[in-house]
Amino acid sequence: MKAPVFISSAPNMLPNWKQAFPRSTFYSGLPVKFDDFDDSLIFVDFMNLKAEQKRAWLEQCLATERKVFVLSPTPNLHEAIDVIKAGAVGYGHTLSTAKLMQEMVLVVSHGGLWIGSKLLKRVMAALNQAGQKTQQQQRRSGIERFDGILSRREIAVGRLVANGATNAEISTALDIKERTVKAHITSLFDKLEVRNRVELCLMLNNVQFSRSSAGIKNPASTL
Amino acid sequence: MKAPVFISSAPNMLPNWKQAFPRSTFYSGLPVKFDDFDDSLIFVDFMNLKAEQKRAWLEQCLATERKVFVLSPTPNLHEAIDVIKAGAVGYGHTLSTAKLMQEMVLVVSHGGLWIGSKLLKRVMAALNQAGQKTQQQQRRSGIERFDGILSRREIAVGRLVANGATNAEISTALDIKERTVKAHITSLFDKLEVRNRVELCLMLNNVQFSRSSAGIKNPASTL
DNA sequence: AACACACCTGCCCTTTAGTACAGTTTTTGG
DNA sequence: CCAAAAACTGTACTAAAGGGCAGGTGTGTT
Repeated sequence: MKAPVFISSAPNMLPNWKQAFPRSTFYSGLPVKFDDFDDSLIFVDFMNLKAEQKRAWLEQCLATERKVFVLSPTPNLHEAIDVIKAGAVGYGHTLSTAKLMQEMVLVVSHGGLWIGSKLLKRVMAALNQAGQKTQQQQRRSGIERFDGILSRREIAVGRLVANGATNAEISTALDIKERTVKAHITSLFDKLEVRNRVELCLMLNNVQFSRSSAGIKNPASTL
Repeated sequence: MKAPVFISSAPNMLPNWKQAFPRSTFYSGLPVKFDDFDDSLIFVDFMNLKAEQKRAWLEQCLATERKVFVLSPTPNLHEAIDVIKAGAVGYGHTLSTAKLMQEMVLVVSHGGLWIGSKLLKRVMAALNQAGQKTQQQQRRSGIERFDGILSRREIAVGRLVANGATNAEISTALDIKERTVKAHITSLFDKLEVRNRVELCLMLNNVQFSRSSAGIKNPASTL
């Protein structure tokens, strides 16, 4: 098992990380030269970050198409939901013990999805009291819904499109030519049967939309 | 890693089980002489079982104080919650691929708790929906949120954009020239501080998005 | 009346998006 | 190893989006 990479605002690796993965790489903040390593797992620490920074950091890590494990000094349900939905494969405490962190890596490196057991229990508990009726009305959410239909690259591109990125930005983010971005997007259009990137965006965000907007007679009158 | 034990109402091991664990033990239904093996993991298959049977089988397996992994031909949230709360360490699809099953075993044998990532995401999603309703008052959603900021016509156009309509379609729907549509849209961009119609669409649909897709410098390369 | 503002539009131009056609390279799985 | 899929890219083109400049109308307010 390769050593993961740590990205944190802290100046140095925390002792528990060091202990768990003595030979892992550490980056104090972004930007990070992702090309410098080929490890498939990134630990990103949310310590001392503002909400916006968290989003940005996570976004950048995910864009590398590596697995991303989020560490937070104050794990909470909301954030867990957010990061998992965004595409992270794990969410745990910044100060987890070395042993626990190794377990985490083991789990996620084998396709699992880790959130702390305490948190998981709370998830279960909350879900239990949230009522049975929510359970039937769920739709699968996010682009992962299309696993098996879409290719790795299509998913990466789709994620960015769904987030409002332009072709040029996607091209930069994934370090491929804009022409290639267009190719992936065209492929997404075909597979998901949408007409343009706005519809693609809606589809990937699970937003209901009518495929025949032209048929809407006079929506202004409803105001 | 020891081979797990399978308990199912099926007469024989399913091919995927066989492939994943060629030398595992198989029992067709209860009762099972649990003393016959010392493996620490039991796979119990819910196929063709009624609700009471499921509970009974699970109880018996758990009573052995071994780890129990539940397989279901029709995995669902409700059951996942039930079995995990009952003490199972995993819940997955009866027909999971051999590779996936090996990963499941790896995860649970290291103290992890497995429920398929898709299912977990659905759990999260459900929690998300349930939480929003129970927690506080609903946030205003949709374009009405911008009453007083946007003009009557801007709202009308915004609605259609948010639904995936093209300028030509909006022009037809509202019976105005396309140039006018563009004017309204430009105005929307200014007022809502978005860069293009995809972002506008996201904003009007209350979808979180990072306004700094451009801020993603070049995560995949050395810039 | 003078003013602000919403609404509407034409001309013309630039930038993005999207496609057609054609190809090479890499990855992947049997 | 081979075949197939996925990934990548070029040239060139059409279509759609977006915006600057310059107007027009109407309504309501001071």
